[in-house]
Amino acid sequence: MGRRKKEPRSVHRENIVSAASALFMKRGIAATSMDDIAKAAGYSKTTLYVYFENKEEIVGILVLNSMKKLDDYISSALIQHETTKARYDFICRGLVQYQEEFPFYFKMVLDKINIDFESKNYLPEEKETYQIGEEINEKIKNFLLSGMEKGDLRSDLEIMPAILNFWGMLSGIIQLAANKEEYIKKSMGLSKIKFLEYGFSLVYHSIATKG
Amino acid sequence: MGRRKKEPRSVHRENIVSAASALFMKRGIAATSMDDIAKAAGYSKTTLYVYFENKEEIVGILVLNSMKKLDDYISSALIQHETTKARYDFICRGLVQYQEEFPFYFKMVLDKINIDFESKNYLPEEKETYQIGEEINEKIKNFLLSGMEKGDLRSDLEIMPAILNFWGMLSGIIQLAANKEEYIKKSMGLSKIKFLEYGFSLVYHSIATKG
DNA sequence: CAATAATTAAACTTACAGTTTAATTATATA
DNA sequence: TATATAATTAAACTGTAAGTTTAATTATTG
Repeated sequence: MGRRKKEPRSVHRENIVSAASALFMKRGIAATSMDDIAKAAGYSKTTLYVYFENKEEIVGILVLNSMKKLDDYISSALIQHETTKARYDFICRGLVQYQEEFPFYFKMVLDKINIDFESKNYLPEEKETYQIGEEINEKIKNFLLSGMEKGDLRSDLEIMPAILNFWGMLSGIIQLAANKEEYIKKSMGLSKIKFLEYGFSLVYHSIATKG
Repeated sequence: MGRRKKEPRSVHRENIVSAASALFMKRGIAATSMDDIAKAAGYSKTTLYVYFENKEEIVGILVLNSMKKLDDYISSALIQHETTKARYDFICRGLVQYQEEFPFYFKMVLDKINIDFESKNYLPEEKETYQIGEEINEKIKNFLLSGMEKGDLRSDLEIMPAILNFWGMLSGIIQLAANKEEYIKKSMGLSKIKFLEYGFSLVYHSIATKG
C-alpha cells in the first residue's frame, strides 16, 4: 500500500493564494470568482475547498500578508531614522505606499485592525492580523512617546487616544486622496502626493510643539 | 377608452424608497434583497423595476437624502453660531450624528463625494449628490475663511487643500471610532464620544492659531 | 361595456459561493 | 510491478439574489 505525499499542504495554499493575489490586484476582490482563482492557480474548484474554508480565508491571508508589509514599513521608519520629523515623514510615505500597493486591503485593514478579537471566534489568520495591528499601534506609541521626550511633540498628548486618532487622521486623508485623485487634480491643480504632503503637515501640526 | 392615473410616479417611488430605507437601516444594504423591498413596500418585484432602474438607484436616492441632511446640519452650524470654535464643535457633532443615523451611507459618501462627475454618465441623483458635496465643501471653505479672518485659524492655511484634508481627517476619525467603539472602550476606557472629542481637539489644533 | 393603463405571478436567465458524488490519477510500498 | 490509498478532478447540484420576460389580471375612465 502507499500514501501520497508529493507537495505539502502549505505549497498548495501558497500557489492558490498567489494566483488569487494577482487576480485581486488586477480586477478587485468582488470581481474575482473562486472559479477564476482555481483556473489561474491550475487546480479544480473542488481542490480549492480542500485547502481553504472559503473565499474569505484566502482574502484574510492576503490581508495578513499586506499588514506584515505595513508593519515592516513602519518598523524601518523607526530604525532608519532618528529625528521625529524624519520618522514621521517615513511613516507617512510608508502608508501611502501601502495604500497604493494594496488598495483593496488598505480599506479592509481600516475596518479590521483593533476590533475586539477575544469575544468572537475568528480564524487564526484573522487573529494574527489583529496582533500585527496591535504591534503597529505599539510602534506608533513609541514614536509618539519618543517625540514627546525629545520635545518635538506636545507634552500634553494623551497617548492612548492620540495613537488611534493619529491613525484615523492619516488613513482618512490617504483614503480620501486615493478616491478623489482626479478631483484634486482638476479642482486645485495638485498631484495626489502634493495634496497629501499638505495634509501630512496639518496632521503633524496637530501633535507637534509650536515653533 | 380610458387611461389609468391613480397615483403619480413620484408617490410609488416614495413608497418604495421609504420601505427600502427601513430595511436598509435594520439589516443593511447587502442583506436586503429586491424581493424583500417589494414585499415590504406592497408591490411586486416586477413593479419595482418599473419605477427604478435597479437596486443601486434606490440606494443612490437614499444616499442623496442623507447627504441633504448632512448639508442641513452643517448649514445650521454656521447660521446658529458665530464663534469659530462653536461652529467647529457643531460641525463635528453634526458629522457624528450623521454617521450614527446613516452608518451605511456615511461610508458610501466618503467614497462618492467629489469624484469627477463630468466625465462619466451618472444618474441624476448621483449628480445631485455630488453637487451637494460641492455645497458642503463651499460651506467648509466659508467656515475656514471666516475663522482665518477672525484670527482664530492659521492665516497661512492653503484653503483648497485644507478643505479636503480637514474633511478627510474628521471622517477618518469618525469612521474609525464607529468601527472600533468596543476596542476603544476596552483598551482605554473611553466612550466613543469622549474619544472623538479628543480627536476633534487634535484636528482643531492642526488648523488653529496657537494660543 | 370596451379600450387601455397598471400591476402582477411565475417562470426564467445569469452569476457566484459552496457542496456532493463518483470517477480518475498518481505514488509509495509489499 | 501490482495495488491500496491519497490526491485530484469534472460535472452536476443547491441556494441566493439581481434582473428579465411573458402572459394574465385588475383597475380606470370615457
